[in-house]
Amino acid sequence: MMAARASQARAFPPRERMVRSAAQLIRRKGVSGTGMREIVTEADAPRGSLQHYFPGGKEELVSDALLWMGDVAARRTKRCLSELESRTPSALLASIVDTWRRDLTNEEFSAGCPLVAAAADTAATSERLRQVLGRAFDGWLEPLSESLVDLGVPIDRSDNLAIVIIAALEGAIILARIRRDLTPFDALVLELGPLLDAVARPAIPAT
Amino acid sequence: MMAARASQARAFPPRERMVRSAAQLIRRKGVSGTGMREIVTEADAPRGSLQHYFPGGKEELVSDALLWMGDVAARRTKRCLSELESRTPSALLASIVDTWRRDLTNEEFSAGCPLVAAAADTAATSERLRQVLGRAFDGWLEPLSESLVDLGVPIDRSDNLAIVIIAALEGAIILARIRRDLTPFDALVLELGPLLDAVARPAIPAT
DNA sequence: TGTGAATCATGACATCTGTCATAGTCAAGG
DNA sequence: CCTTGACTATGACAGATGTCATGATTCACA
Repeated sequence: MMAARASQARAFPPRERMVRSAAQLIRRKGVSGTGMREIVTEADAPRGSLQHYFPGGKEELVSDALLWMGDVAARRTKRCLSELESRTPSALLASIVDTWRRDLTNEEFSAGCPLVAAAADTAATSERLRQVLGRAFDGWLEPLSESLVDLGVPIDRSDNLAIVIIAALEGAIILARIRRDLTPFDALVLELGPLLDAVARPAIPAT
Repeated sequence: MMAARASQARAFPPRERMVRSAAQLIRRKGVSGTGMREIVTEADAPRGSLQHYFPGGKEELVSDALLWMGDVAARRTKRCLSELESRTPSALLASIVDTWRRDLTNEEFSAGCPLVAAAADTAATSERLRQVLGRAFDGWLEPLSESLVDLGVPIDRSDNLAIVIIAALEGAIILARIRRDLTPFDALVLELGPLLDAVARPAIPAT
């Protein structure tokens, strides 16, 4: 009957499967558009485990999913930095953008960033989730800012530039999803990359 | 007993009140987090009018709300351009950002941009709403791009820069909402403004 | 082998969702 | 007056929501 086919491999313990499925569903339909029963089905997990693993209810599940996704983004950023061929900020930007480019392409623009989706419909609703989102974003901004410093960006501008990068990236994801094309990503790399490099290697005065 | 007090003044006809209320609620709780009954209550409108004014159901109401909001954003952009004291791209950026700064401050960070909220939880769900969102964003990008050209940005980069600006702005709104502070806006103006001005007035070679 | 905790299963709950059917009110026009 | 159309009012619908209560099972450890 294969009705409750899960998209997740059975490779992870049930609790983790639920968290991952929650994150994936939130990416597509937002928090309030995603039901607990749906998450359970998608994760191919027993419904009875919900109250066991997440006694705090939906808020706790969503909270875990967002923190997990923040971690993924942070690790992804660090990996992009370490695998950089040319050590310039614009290369880092291009690499980060590329990971999202691949995501959207593979998923045919059906899913965005869960942090944004959650921010859109819970920031005003749940104070706890708002704080969780803040932590998730901070855990993403911090390594990015440090990476920028690594690549020559002055410390007093790295935080601001990290914010601009993430903000523009999130916005580009939204636009790309709506238009179903990748030009927002191109625009971002094209216009923001040179700016970053100029900041990192400023004012080389003519000999 | 003033229970169903509407936040909207009775200044508009019922249909328009519903559209406006829908947009406001979507800004706070997303599309799937906002119920039709809630919209009706907030608009202080008769519930029976729903099927009369919006025979297409929720999708039609939401669609109208998004198109209306796209118009507001577009007009707002044009007004920012026309009221500019110093005719530079960075001044335009600062002016646009300021309008959102005021919005978030007035509403205590409880509401974001309805287009983003809708994109987050309906882009993958309703093809029609996805297209509506595309139109709404295009109607916003276009005047912005033209304004940039007006201010000296070369035509072959104005579209890309408009995309970057809107993407960064949307992202900054999200971040500001989550952090409950305005520093993302500051970062945006501070880092993106000079870039825009440099593009508009490029390479003034030293005498 | 026995015992208790961890995990899973199921059914029920009150409430809310979007939608529809039905009937009411009201004003303008013949 | 009477009809026609626009608008309003209300109740019901099937379904989905998150949560909980009550058990059954499974498994580790004494």
